[in-house]
Amino acid sequence: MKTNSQRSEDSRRALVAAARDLFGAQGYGATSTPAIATAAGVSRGALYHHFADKAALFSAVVQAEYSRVEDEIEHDTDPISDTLELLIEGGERFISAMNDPASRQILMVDGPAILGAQQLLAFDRQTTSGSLLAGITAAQAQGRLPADIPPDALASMMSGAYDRAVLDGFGETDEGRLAILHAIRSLWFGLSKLA
Amino acid sequence: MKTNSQRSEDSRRALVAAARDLFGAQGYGATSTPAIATAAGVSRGALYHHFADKAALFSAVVQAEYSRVEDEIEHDTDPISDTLELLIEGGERFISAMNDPASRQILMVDGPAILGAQQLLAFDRQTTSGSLLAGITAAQAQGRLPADIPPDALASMMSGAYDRAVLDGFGETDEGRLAILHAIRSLWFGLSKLA
DNA sequence: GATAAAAACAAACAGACTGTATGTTTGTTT
DNA sequence: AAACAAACATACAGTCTGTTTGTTTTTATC
Repeated sequence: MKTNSQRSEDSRRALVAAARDLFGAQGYGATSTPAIATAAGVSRGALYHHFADKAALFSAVVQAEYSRVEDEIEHDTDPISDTLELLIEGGERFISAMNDPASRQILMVDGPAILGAQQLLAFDRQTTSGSLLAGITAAQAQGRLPADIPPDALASMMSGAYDRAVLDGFGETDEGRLAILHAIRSLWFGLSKLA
Repeated sequence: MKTNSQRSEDSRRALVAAARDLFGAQGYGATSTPAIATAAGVSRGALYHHFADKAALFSAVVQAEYSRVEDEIEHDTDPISDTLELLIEGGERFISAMNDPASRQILMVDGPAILGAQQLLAFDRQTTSGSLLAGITAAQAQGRLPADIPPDALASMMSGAYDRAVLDGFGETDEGRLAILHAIRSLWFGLSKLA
């Protein structure tokens, strides 16, 4: 005899986990709610009891995936004083955290299409893009980056640059990672020369 | 009495035009083939006579849209000798060419999700991202950009940066456009300082 | 110029999926 | 233990996609 909230949480968890695997492997459109329910070991009724619709379940998956990525990025973060090096290190961590096709499919490919670019980018600003913005303003305050560049525009563009780099598969080979890292360093260092 | 190829081309054109409007306004998922056929003034049978499936029609729309954007970018292009200014100007033109929500929905939001990130990025490399790569290698050959940055990685990242800037809506207000333009100039100029 | 063939299109159909409505089981409260 | 509520399962209605079958219009051939 299980408690009710336990029962509920178990189902929810199983649904989100199963959905993450299927969405990540096949994409949102090719994944049916019957398939998700079966994989989670519950009925479709349970799915629609916990989530308003298929998109709401996907939204939960996205949130969980953002958390996972954020945790992985901030894991074992050694304190660096230099704001510029911190920005570079952050980019490096992001690339390696995104080295998972399922993650990319969910957050970068299907995310904007299903939840809308607006909503997903709002998510993004709360996590990865947000810390980028913080890093940029800090570096500007410290005089390591030119103060006349609007920090939100720069954060948006650099976030997009990172996203595209991993989507293009540069994060998958040692050679590709090296190329990206060099590009990242060059971009930030170049900007610092203008400060 | 019309010629057959005329009849065929008329239908095709009407289908692609109607599909572009609907896909661009409502997104791929929310647009049904009955709605497209009705808007185009033909039957669903005609749609499936000309296109293998809904995704194939969408692919035709994407191709047409890429052509449109490319034409708009290369329209009235005054010859600039300086490779760095050419890169900056190209970015500026891209931003203004993408100042259309329908275009963004089709090329940046639904495109990767429906056609697959791989296939769409291949399209991209043939057009916008491709000319970026050409500009970068030219600038490197001229010593205006550091030669040790892998040009394909840099082209990929800058292309992603531009995409994200317009997706985030910076291209919609004068203030936003100014911010982006400044960021673009700073990024390229910064890199040039490292050459 | 009549007729057979083919292309373009329309209509009807089958299968699948989403979301809802109804029913049943399991847990909670009094 | 009786009444209630939450969690879950099943059944159903509507819609969409892709296919098949049928019809019209053009093209080729005699």
